[in-house]
Amino acid sequence: MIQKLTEHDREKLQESLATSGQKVTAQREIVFAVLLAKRDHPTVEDVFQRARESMPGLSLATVYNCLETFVGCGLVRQVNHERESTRYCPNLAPHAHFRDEATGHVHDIELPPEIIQSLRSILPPGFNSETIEISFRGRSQETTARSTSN
Amino acid sequence: MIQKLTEHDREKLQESLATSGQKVTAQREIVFAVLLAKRDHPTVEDVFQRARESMPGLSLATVYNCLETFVGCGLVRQVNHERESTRYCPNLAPHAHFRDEATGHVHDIELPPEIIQSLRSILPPGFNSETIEISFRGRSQETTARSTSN
DNA sequence: TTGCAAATTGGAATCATTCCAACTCATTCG
DNA sequence: CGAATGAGTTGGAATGATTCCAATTTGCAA
Repeated sequence: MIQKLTEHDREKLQESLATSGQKVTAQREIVFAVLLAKRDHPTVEDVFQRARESMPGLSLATVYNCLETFVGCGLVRQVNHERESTRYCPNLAPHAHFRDEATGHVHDIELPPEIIQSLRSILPPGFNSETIEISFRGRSQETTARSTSN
Repeated sequence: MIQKLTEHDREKLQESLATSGQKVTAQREIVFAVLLAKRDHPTVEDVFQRARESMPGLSLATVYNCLETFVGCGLVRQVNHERESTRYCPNLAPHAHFRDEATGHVHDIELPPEIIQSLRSILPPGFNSETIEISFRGRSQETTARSTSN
């Protein structure tokens, strides 16, 4: 069962939605709470399952809608690897992703500003990029149970 | 209509396939030739259409098979952006991709070795990555008709 | 309290990709 | 020479994530 949003997170949700003229709903609260509760880059299906524990009537379509809305107002990021199901990530700091081929787990990799800068600098003139996505693929020794979860 | 492979490209094909115990076939020759002829990061469907001009009986399944085979033996790379159809790219030099949101075109961006090196260095200990994928999204002034095509 | 617009819902539709069983073809072996 | 083998090809069916849609429901505002 998912914890309610903290006052702080609820405000963040409310404000982000407001900037694009949208409202907080019970469904959006729960979906957002699910994302914050376990930051393991869940798929839509994952979110759906988890959210349903708190709101059994919730529909898959609504989860798609909520997540799309969140992406639209900058609350969460989409994470794609190859053509697997899209995953969602509430970490707004600039970061790359590492996909462990053995486990399928996705880890956030902190991205120092100077790297971003040097990447931007390799673009030929005339190329203006709003978004850079970096993903590593390989294996990690997940000995330390310290994952990207909360 | 697609040009036949040059002797040199045919050898490359033959050798790459041989390393994984596979053979050159008429279908594989044509699919490979299509990729080399116009390096605009075609989708499977694109390749299918173009290849059919030279070989009307070619099936879509075979195009999927050929491309998968080529990826497997390192002859071509897959390019994914978000969850759009997979595109294919015969450029084997390390490079990133720039996806123009206005046109949908994909451009290769040369990747200096020192950037790759510095990217590798941001991985925490225990993370071993075989593959790094970098994709930019934005707009480019495609005034110069100099694209990534041949 | 009525009306409206936004959100939600369940199910159907879409679309890329994968799967599969039948077929082709070149080559090897008796 | 055939027959057997096996890789490769083929068309169509199946899959699975995502999108679409028309019918409610909801929360406000007039």
